[in-house]
Amino acid sequence: MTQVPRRPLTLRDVSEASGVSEMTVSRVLRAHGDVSQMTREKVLLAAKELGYVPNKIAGALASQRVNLVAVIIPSMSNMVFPEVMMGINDILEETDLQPVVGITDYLPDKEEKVLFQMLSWRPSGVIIAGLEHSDASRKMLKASGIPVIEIMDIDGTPIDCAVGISHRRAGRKMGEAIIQSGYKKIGFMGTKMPLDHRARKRFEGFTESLAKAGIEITDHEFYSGGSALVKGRDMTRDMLERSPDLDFLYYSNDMISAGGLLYLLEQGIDIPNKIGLAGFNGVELLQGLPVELATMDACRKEIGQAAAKIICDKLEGTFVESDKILELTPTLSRGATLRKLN
Amino acid sequence: MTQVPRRPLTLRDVSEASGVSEMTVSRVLRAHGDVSQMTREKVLLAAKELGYVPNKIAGALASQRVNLVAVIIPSMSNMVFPEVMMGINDILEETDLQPVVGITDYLPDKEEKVLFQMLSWRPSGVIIAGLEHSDASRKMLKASGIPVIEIMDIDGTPIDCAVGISHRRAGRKMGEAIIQSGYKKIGFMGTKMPLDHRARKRFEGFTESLAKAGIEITDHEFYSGGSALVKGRDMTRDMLERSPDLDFLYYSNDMISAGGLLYLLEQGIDIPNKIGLAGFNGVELLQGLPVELATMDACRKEIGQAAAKIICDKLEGTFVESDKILELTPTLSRGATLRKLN
DNA sequence: ATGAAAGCGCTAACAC
DNA sequence: GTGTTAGCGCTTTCAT
Repeated sequence: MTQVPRRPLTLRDVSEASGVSEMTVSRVLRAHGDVSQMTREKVLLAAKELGYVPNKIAGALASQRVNLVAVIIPSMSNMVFPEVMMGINDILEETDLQPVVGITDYLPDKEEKVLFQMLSWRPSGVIIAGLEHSDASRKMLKASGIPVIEIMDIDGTPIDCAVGISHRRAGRKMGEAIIQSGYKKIGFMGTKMPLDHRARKRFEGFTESLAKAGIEITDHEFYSGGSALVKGRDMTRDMLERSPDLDFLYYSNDMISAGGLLYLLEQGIDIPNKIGLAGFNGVELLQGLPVELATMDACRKEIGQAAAKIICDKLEGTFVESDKILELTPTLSRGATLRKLN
Repeated sequence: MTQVPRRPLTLRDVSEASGVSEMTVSRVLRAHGDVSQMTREKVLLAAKELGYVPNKIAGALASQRVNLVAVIIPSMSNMVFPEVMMGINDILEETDLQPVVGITDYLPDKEEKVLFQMLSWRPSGVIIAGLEHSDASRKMLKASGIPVIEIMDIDGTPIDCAVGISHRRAGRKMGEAIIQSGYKKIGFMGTKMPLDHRARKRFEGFTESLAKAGIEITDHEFYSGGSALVKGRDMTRDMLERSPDLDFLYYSNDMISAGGLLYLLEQGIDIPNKIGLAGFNGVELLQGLPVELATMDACRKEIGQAAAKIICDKLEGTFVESDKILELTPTLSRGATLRKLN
């Protein structure tokens, strides 16, 4: 039976167990500097026997290097940020950098707190969602002296670098596609905007493009709370009761649009001829619905990958300063809920 | 324009700017020990002006306390672990502890690596999914000398504490409910088991209960990769082509069962009379399907909360040693896809 | 190829 | 209420 130690093991313990100086033990364990094969084996054996786990706190303090990348995102619950994380992971896995995630719940105050916490661990870089931050947050980020990549959005002024799509343009593009398809009475459902800047920008771009065609939104509804099927279902029912003449429904995310879709199908409504619909994000999870949804993918994984890559390049000094803003282009999937151009 | 500093600020900088000793500055910033109102204000002002962010690395090394809780889970992509995280957050938010997440992708090797990385930051506690770990992992956990809570599952021997449900019992319970409802030709669809011990245990419990009723599974299919609607749809179609006489389909998670449900509805099959179905997890996200799915909730949030609570209690020394294993009881929702008892 | 000394930025413990 | 001293466990640097 292994005894639970009263004190965690240190390099010194390994040093004594192997009869090699602490310094050499450190070199072996970090695979850094020349050590003879024999010494190396002795040390490795001793470390394994003891079950030694190096203390990164001490290591980081001494070396002034922390192989952590702070990733600050609003939420984990709607499937879009997990996909960004996967992109980040793809790249960081090849390096010795490790992502550490902080959640803001779309709250600037919480963002500030989380950021402060994160920065106090002196990470090697920060990836943070959005371009809108409190003054204090911007100040902290600037003062940190580490690479800062703002992701998801490029409609604004980045602190350092930005990788994302133009949500304004995305909204506009969807608006244009809808109008070209001949829809005229359009309803919108989405999250309450003040919190979610990207949803707001999409909405703005959307209404702009409608305005150009001389169309105004017929009805709209904003909700708060998680984006679930049932939310989309209920909002859609309510809206159609209120405004029975709608011929198109634009949703700020795929999950609620899927809820709406299921409701419309149940009602036996002809999609996309009587009513068309579209969502946003292009979440893979929802592939397999009875009717393929029109949506626009937000390049989530690519954004994560590109952001992580920039961090790596900056740390290696191979970053090209001209590439401070990377705009990706979302592709529109017409699915089967947006009728053919007429 | 703020100048990017060549070197991060230290306590000494705040000390000099405020004319107060480093020690007192430290006391103010940690709200620890008595400091006069005047000194406190001077220090706070100076710190804010400079934009000082404390160095937790140094603080942790000096105090030998790290307010981090390592949370090690298999995946973030199927909505069950994010909910566990929320439960953990609920509790930790009230304390000064911070969760740090590591992902294992259900791979023991990766779990070992992630665990090693995590432990090298000397966290105050570990919450880890499952009871099955490599020998090396178990050894590390035991040797760490910190609270270790294994979550999700209680069918096995915990290292220290365990919070979860009995998946074997859950599978058995669902099997019994299905049999009582009069179904006889039962198909099973789920993840490839060797990776996912909890799915395996549910499956074992399930087949056990069928066996007791003298029934054997008629057909089964195991898949790997993400659990998406389309997966459930395709597997269901294939299975029904292969075994058209099935009258019940049991899925190892809600997402694939939702895919199956949508497929069956499209085919105009009478649910739950011709064919019944059930999933597992009770994910909120899926509320709002055309027909409410039979499922069993896995107490995800409660598990997270309970695990975090135990960590807190252990750190405060208020943990009652008799409560090392906490078994929660999943509730069966019959939905509308499991016909009434006959 | 290996070791010795100094110190990373902070806090515990003890003075005053 | 405030200051001083001595480390925390490692890595850097320089010596051998």
